[in-house]
Amino acid sequence: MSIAKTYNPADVETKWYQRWQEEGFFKAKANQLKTPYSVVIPPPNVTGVLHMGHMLNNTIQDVLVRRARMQGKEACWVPGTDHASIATEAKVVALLKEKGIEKKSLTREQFLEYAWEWKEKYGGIILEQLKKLGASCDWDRTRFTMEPELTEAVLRVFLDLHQKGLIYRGIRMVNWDPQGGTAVSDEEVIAKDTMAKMYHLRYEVVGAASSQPQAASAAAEGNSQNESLPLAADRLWLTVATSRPETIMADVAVAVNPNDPRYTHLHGAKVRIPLLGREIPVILDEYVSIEFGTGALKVTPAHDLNDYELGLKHNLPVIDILNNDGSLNEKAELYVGQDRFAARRSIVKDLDAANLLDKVEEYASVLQTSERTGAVIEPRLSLQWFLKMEHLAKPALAAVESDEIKLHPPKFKNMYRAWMENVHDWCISRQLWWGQRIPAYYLPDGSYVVALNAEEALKLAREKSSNPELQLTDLRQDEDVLDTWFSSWLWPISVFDGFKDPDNADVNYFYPTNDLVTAPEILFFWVARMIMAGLEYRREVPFRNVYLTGIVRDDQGRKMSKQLGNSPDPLDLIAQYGADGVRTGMLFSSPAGNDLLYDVKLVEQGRNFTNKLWNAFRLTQGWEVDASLPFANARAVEWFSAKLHTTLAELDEHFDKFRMSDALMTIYKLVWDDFCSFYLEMVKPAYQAPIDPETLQYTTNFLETLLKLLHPFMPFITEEIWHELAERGPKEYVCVAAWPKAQSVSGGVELLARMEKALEIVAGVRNIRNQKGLGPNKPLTLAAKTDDATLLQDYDGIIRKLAALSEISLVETAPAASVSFVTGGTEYFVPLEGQIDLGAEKVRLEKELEYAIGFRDSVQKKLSNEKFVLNAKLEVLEREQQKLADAEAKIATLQQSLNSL
RNA sequence: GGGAGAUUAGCUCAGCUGGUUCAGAGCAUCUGCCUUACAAGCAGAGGGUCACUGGUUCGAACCCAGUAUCUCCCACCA
Repeated sequence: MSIAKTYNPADVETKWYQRWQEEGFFKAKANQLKTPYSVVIPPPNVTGVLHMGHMLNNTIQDVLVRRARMQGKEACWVPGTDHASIATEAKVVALLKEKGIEKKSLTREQFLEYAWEWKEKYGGIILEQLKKLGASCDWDRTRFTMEPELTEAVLRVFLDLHQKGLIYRGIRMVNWDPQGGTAVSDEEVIAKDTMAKMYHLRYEVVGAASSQPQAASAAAEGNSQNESLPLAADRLWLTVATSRPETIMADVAVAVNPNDPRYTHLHGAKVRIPLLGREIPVILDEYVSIEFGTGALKVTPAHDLNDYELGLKHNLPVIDILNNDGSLNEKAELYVGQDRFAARRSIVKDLDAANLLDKVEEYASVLQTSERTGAVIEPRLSLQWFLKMEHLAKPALAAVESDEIKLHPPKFKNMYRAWMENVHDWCISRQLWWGQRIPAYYLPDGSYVVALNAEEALKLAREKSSNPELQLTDLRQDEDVLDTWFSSWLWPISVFDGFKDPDNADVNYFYPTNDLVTAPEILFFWVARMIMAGLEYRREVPFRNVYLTGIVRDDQGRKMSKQLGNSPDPLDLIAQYGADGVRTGMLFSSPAGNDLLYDVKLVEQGRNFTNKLWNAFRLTQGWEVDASLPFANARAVEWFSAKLHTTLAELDEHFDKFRMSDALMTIYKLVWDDFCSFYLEMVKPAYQAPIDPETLQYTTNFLETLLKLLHPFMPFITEEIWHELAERGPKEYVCVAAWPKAQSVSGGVELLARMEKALEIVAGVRNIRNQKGLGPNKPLTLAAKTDDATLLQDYDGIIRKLAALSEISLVETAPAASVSFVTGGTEYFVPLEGQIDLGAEKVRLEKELEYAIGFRDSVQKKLSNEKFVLNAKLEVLEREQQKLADAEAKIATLQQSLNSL
């Protein structure tokens, strides 16, 4: 039989994924005999394609799920996709545009037809890609947030919250995305620091309460520039600073602080809006800050939240001068039809020409932009649907505060708390078509009813209006759809049909889920709201642990993005390095919450690791067994067994604390260093020599255990080797093999310590070989001056084999012409007659001696410090005394060696 | 503007409630090896005043205060 020298992933990955599916290993169902373990996937956008972030996120989920499955739990990983209302609609609009079709020219039904067609064609590609990664989802459970059942769940929840009085409809200041043509929630707004311009505009004062010249000069003092400008001397002006001059047409007042001495003469006055000439009152409010700008604030209730509140307080009208797309409407009177930014340029020019622009200043400001479209957000008064959050937030905060839900890493707890404590009502309506339409139906009189469907609505409407003649055609359904997150916040319940059938076996068994793996960006959008929904609808948190991944960045620390083109194609990577290599590569350096600086070297390292494992397997396959041979490797076997079980305990601890990178690294070192570099080298028979049956059996068992430990990280190669290693029955896959349990090995600690000593001797000899330029196989002998002869006896075979020694002997004094090294208080000699430079050797020893003396002195000093002896714990004291004794011994041997040279 | 976290070898990170390591790991680097499992490899080595300044303590990377730099979150001063 010949086995390829390098592991070839392409050959085996498709095969095993298919077999696992055929065997139904990923399928989960309520089973009272087993402990449930469930995870719901953060549903990717239905039209999305796999990117590096998904790779990281889903690898982590798969590791958790596969391990749970091996632990004998009923592991259930529910996959699915999100309809991603605004993102998908934007894509469909863009696609139609390419075809020359404008969204405006379509009816709602026509548009949705296109959208569904597109979803059917391209939707779910991402799920197929996840299979390439090895994701062990229960594909029979695949859900889509806009499928009929989940839509029904959304509508039921809407009805319920509305009935509870938590959902209301009202005119509020919302974040308007002019490009998307919809309102968005507070969380969908991103603040960007920018340099903005502050325009100082002149408003002419009319009807001032007191138009005494003194008052005029007082105002002039406040605005020194007025003096130098050729303004009509008989008129009084008020300068107002604004960053948005195009909104002056929507002004309804100018506000000043009543305590501002510069403006007392204007109390009760009116001013004229520049260019427009409309008169508006000067109002007084302490909200206006005296220091900022000119101390005079234009009040534009339709386009600024603060102004809106001022307007309410002072009973001012609202003039909305913007269209949905951000252009000015006829109420503006000027610049009608121009985009807000074009209008700004126009008005600045015109104001300047009219000498109404006092000055323009640069200042640092924040720009609110839309997360989705990037457009500058317009605060806008509009009629929307809202969900009151206070009632939902309280228990959701408590659940995290009490650690009923643990966030990993815990630093996110602070973030979560801050958000929850300041949460605003959630604007849940969107002026889009792709999504769940708000189930509110308007009666001819303008009132509305909320119902699951039109028929129900009609019934309610007839009752409400006491008009039994009312027809379906008299009702008009709300045009808006719900925010995407209004469906995804129900995900952990709705995927188990927990709304349709709240007491079904599935939801009772799998809910609450165990772990959630997601990105910190959506902690508020999604995680927080799922906790709210879970508590509101099942009185139970939706999950116990939230593992927050980092962002995948390139080697320069930039976020990976399509625009930058700095993201490798995950499928190419898998094709090139194998899914196992990519998975381990991504997990090598990504502790929870830390960004992953992606470097192809990581994936190479992962690939190399698969190859290392492959070759360990190859080695064992090449061995011939001679049944008559006695067991020759008891020492090696007992040691590796002890090592394995100690490591197993460490591993479980890492997993339990969600330290995935540490868990992987622990196995990596166990396999590479302990198993390959040491164990296999110890038991490996000489070239073409046979192996004894017992050693082979142990070795195979060890390898099987390692395969199990590796399986969650590297599912494909482990399954392949697992089946190559032995004949397996129909259900005997490593995929469902029992996760090894850590056992305490009697005397294990001592076994490990003794082997460590033996290996130090090996390293000492190898080091001499390197230093002296001797080949790895040149026969050498070793002489030891030791009291612990049993160590050398017990490990004689191992030391000789690994250090390539022909003989180890005990001596009283240093043999002539030998190089020495000291380890564990014992001195070892490698006789190298005629091959060493005695002078250099002497210098080396003297240097070592000097260091040892310095070390001894420092320990002595510590021990002669009364305060230390008085205060230090007994163990610490003993440790120091031991150090002193060791140092003394080392000094003595070094001196003897020097003498013998 | 408010808050949180970080600063340990060239890089990415461990280092639990101060005392077996005042320093670990992987990668990278250097040296020597194609030693029939693996050059995607083997053996060995070098490399850090634990950001800075003070303080507490017999003793601090670890506790306290301040300084600097970075990252993230939140925020309605035009």
